[in-house]
Amino acid sequence: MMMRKEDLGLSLSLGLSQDHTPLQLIQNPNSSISNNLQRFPWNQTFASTSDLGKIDVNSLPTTVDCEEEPGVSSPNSTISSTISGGKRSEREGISEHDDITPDRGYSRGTSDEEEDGGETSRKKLRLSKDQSAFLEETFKEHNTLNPKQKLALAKKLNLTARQVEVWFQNRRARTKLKQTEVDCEYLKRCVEKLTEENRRLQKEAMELRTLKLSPQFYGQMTPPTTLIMCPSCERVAGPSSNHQHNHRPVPINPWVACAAGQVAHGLNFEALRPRS
DNA sequence: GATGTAGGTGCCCTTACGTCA
DNA sequence: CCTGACGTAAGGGCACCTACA
Repeated sequence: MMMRKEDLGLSLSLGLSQDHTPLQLIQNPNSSISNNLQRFPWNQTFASTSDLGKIDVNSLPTTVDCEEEPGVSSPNSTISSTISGGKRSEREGISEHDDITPDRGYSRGTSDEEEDGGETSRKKLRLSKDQSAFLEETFKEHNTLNPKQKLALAKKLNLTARQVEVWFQNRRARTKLKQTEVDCEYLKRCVEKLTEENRRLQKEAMELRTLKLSPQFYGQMTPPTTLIMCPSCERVAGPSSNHQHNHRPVPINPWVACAAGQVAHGLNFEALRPRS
């Protein structure tokens, strides 16, 4: 069964901030696992895998040998190389040998289908629904894992640490892509607004020039649009604004306000900003 | 203290595979 | 059954950081 975006229940709370705002994950009510998943307590090992029901891991060989060790939590500890499962081939070379079952997961298939000539054919392992769901839950809390967490999660899900690592990496990439798409839409709407405002201002300027050429009307016209900014709250308002602060407003360059996403002459980019 | 090296990790790009219409 | 599109697991390269000699 293909997992689609809707299945992930992914929705993003967005801003333009760089710090990846945590995903607002809406658990798919159809997901059978959603109610069974307990929050993973990062300070302790995973409990049993019983709550995960069936984990097939595509017949992945089982145990990732991952005894908890006090020093494991350090990202730079030597054991992290062991548990990372080897990101690169050289990493693989130094990792998971001997007592760690030949999961190596990356390019292997099930025992009955492999050995096709020893080619470098990488059989792709599909994670089970339960595994994906639990990884999603975990990602909601931490979008990165330290080696200890990675190891514990791998053990709980009966995956290799490398698989967990890859999953998180790909998940971060998907999040970023999604964020980029939404940001792009937001910026497009900003451009539309600005284009529209530009047209309006050019038209207004044209009218002013016309009036200036007609001195008999010059004294009767209403003043052109003036933007003022409250130095206290730094909000921009037009001359008719009923701003209540009792200090002198400071005229500003409206484009500065636009760039800052302020309310300038009816331009409110906050309103364009995508909501989660 | 400055420098070089090795190990670990994240991000990016890409490939290969599974699934679906 | 075939095929193209799409999603995703995984490989490889690179940059960066940290520990250590």
